Amino acid sequence: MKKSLQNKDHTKNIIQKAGFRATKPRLALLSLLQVAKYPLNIKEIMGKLETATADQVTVYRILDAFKKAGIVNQINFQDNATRYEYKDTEHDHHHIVCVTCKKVEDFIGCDYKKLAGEVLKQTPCFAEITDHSFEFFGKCKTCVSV
Amino acid sequence: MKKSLQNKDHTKNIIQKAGFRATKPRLALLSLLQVAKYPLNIKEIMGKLETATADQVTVYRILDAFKKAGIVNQINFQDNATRYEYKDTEHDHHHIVCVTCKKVEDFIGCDYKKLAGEVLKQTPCFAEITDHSFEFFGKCKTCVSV
DNA sequence: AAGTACTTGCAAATAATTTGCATCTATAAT
DNA sequence: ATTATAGATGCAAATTATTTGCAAGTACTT
Repeated sequence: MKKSLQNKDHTKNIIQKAGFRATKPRLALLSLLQVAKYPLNIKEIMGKLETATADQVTVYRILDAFKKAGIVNQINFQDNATRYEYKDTEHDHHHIVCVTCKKVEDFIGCDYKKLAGEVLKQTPCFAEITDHSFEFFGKCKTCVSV
Repeated sequence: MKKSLQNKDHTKNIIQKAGFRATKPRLALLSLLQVAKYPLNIKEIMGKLETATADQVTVYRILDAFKKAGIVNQINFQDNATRYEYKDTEHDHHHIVCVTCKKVEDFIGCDYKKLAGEVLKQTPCFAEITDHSFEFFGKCKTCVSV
């Protein structure tokens, strides 16, 4: 079986396991997020989706549903653009963003679990931690000298 | 000297040290953020500012300028509402947010420096890290049982 | 006290996000 | 395969968030 077909089936499975119908807009959107090199904002998503695969309103609704289902992450780079990323639970990672040119690189090694445990031990009113966000901001080698 | 006056002077100093004129809108906005219990979005800010202390456009401009000057932090709780918080460099903290009722609690102990060092050692293209965001999301004791 | 560069307010443009509803379709049951 | 239907989509339009341009106002230096 060809690789692209495997990927298609995999994407379809993810959508269905999350309790949704595998529609054309959903398949197109999740596939797009799966191959994206960094979290995309709505403009980037609409630009990269092939013509007529989905209305922008539909994209918003799918993103919201996928987020609630835990298969997509909502991410912010402190730049007033909500971004979305496929959430691959096998490959937890975070981002470092150049505040000047907006270049994005992934990094791994965020060991949030220990801190989460401490926080839960000390908090007067929280019962469980289900998610976390963590991004670094800085300057890339090109922009730092400017 | 009365406490409130000290605070007023302190706020004024922060604004001027950042290179801005201590205008009424800036004083009102920064004072508001300094006493806020959690990061405020634009609607909350406009609601809490006393009538006629500042136009919403002015607030946006000030927030942007303060953010660039490093005296205000832009924060997101994955809820499509950009939030702003006074950045007290003496008291670094982060937030845990209830995804159901939106309750916010602060926590300390985010030791990002070690990870930042590792990331800088491994990254092919980043030169420095100047800031970071870190939030926990979960359920508070009230909402977890629902 | 006055001049000037920095700020603000207002109007209006642009962009982001949400809502309502009629139509369509993926999927389970036949 | 066909059908019934709950779940999804697309379109129009409302709402909300954010930005821009410009004339008028004001903090602060001289």
